[in-house]
Amino acid sequence: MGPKKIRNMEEFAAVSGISRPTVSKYFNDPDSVRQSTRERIEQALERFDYRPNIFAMNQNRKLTKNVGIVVPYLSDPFFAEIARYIEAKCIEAGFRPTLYSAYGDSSQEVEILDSLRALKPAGVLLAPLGRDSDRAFIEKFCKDIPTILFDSNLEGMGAAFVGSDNASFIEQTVDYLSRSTEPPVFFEMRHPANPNANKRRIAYETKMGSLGLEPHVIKVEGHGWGFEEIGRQGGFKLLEKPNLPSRTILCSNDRLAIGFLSACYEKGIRVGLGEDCTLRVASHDDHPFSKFTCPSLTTAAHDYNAVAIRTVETLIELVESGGKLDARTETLFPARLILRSSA
Amino acid sequence: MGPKKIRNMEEFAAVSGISRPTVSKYFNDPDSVRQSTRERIEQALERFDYRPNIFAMNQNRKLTKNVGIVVPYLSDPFFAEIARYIEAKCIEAGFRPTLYSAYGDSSQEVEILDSLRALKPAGVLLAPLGRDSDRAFIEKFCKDIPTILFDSNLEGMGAAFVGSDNASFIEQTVDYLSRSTEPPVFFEMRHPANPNANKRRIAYETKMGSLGLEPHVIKVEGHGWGFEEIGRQGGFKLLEKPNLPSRTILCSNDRLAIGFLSACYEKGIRVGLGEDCTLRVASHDDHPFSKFTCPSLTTAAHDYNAVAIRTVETLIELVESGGKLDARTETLFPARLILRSSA
DNA sequence: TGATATTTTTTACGCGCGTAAAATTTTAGT
DNA sequence: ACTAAAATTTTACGCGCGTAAAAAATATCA
Repeated sequence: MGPKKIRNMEEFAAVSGISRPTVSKYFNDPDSVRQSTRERIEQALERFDYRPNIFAMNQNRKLTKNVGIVVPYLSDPFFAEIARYIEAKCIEAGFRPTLYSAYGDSSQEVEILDSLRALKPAGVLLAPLGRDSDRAFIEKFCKDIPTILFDSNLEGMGAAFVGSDNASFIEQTVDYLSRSTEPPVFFEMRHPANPNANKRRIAYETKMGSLGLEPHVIKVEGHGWGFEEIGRQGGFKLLEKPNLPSRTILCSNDRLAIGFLSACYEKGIRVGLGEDCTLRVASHDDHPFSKFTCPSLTTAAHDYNAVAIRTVETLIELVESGGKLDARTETLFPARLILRSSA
Repeated sequence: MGPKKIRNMEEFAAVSGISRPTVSKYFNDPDSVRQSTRERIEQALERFDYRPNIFAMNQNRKLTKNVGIVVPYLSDPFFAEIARYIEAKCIEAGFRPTLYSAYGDSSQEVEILDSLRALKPAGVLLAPLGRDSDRAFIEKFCKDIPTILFDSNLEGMGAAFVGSDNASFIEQTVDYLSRSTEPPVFFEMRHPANPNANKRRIAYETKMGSLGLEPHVIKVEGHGWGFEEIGRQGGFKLLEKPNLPSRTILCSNDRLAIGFLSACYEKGIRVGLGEDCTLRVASHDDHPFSKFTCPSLTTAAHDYNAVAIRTVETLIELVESGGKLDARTETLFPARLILRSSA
């Protein structure tokens, strides 16, 4: 490192032999200066470890490189994973992502977005809580700040939506279950927090109809984000019923299934395809733990990577077109069936 | 809201009838101005929704209210949970926490800390990767930026360490297992990423010694942060061995146990206290999913809340004393034994 | 080589707020 | 009501950088 400590861009411009405005231009976009100039700056950058003051930069820029990533519940490994992918893609694209979790609480979601506003973000990538979200607030937020929704769609809000095609999840699991064993009953929360749940139920009913079969939906009670416990308690109740319409249970999501499987295990009910098994269970999401349930869970996987890539691509479009897109697009990626032992 | 849009502190000072420097003082510490002045400002705050520009604030302050929370792997629900607690306590204390995850990668850990530096944080709360951490870098970082380590201790680094008492975990599980059934063998990774793992093994050996028993440690291969898979593969290998020294397996952590239990299930080996069970499994951490394993996992729980509270209390001390503490303290909270079905 | 286009330099101002110093006002205490 | 102490106002400067405008330098190309 150089002997002199560089205090600001002025001093750095001096040691690199380039004027400060040009250096400033370089840091905003290295390709906006002449090749030879860029090289001289980058040489100086190697000799002295100077980096522009991020606060001064952001204060004077109309738009920063900040990107807020907001998820509903980060302790849910599904959201942690999708956030991980999106974060990586943001960094690749030259943004500064910051991760936030509403932890299932609408007022926290509002607070996060409110404080995000102050950060003049280039864009916000929001997976909203869903049913519990303050829709009026989010709608207004989306009008002020370029926002892309992912995972959970709120109709008409944000510049675009990127997520998974719930119908594709259901079609694949229902198809597989119907062919391999028997048509499933659908197991879900009565009051799901997440709009995907409703889409899945509707897709289930539609799919069963198209197969000429009678849909059966079992709704379990419970509120909040403790899905495993809800699935477990719902499982106990369900297992008490003597005559189920089907011995194949299709859970709305893996976390419910994890709880349901734990109830089955505790009640001594074998789940899977084996001779000694009395139930089959399948689900959706390919939750990071679904490989390690007992039995391992047959499920339908999100294309995490595709969702992340498309989300950030859309963000880039959005930023480059000045915060508005011509039309609100909804991109849905199909599921991939993961066959394991539970069904 | 007022008719006029407030653009800056100057304008807000005007409408509140207070001078700008006093208003500035108020925002830095509401209690530093006279009662009547505070009330007038807060009245104006209700009529106009003004908030100081965060970039300008941070630029001119020597120290911000920013706090970086860095964990090694956020998709691990254990870290997501402890981060959740700490985040909440930080906000209560008036800080602006930002959450970062190294995702198991040392270079990412370095990058996070480097970019954190630029944010002039009041403090950093760091749960280091452990073995893979760039120790020289972290040591230097801790000298520049007030840092408190949590969860994983790196000897001598940071102003303080707050975590759980690994010996307490082991003592309680070993005691319980020895009394209720039989002394356990210890199941762990050969090359654990986390220093707590080593402390637990040593505590196990010590505890067994103090009980006059022969310790048996089973080390499984595998690298990285996919602990469940490592536990699972290690489980398969272990289950092939004809004569184990004990039928009671104490796993170093819950994620290994989750994988181990899945291996047991797949091999048709019943785990638990029942007549038909041939193995017992216990573990440590009270991972959010340990309640839903099959069977549910007997484990030792961290006191998430106590760790979070103490970490943030220490942070406050650290900030108030200007970034240095007299002596480096290490606070360890004892475990709480959680008895479930697996042992 | 000369004319034009492109890039850089110079100069200068502004962003919104922290903060220091001196002058002034308000409060507390007797 | 008077005085000392505390709080506030006034005034002024600085932080580090974005950015605009005009002048100067450099590059491009026939």
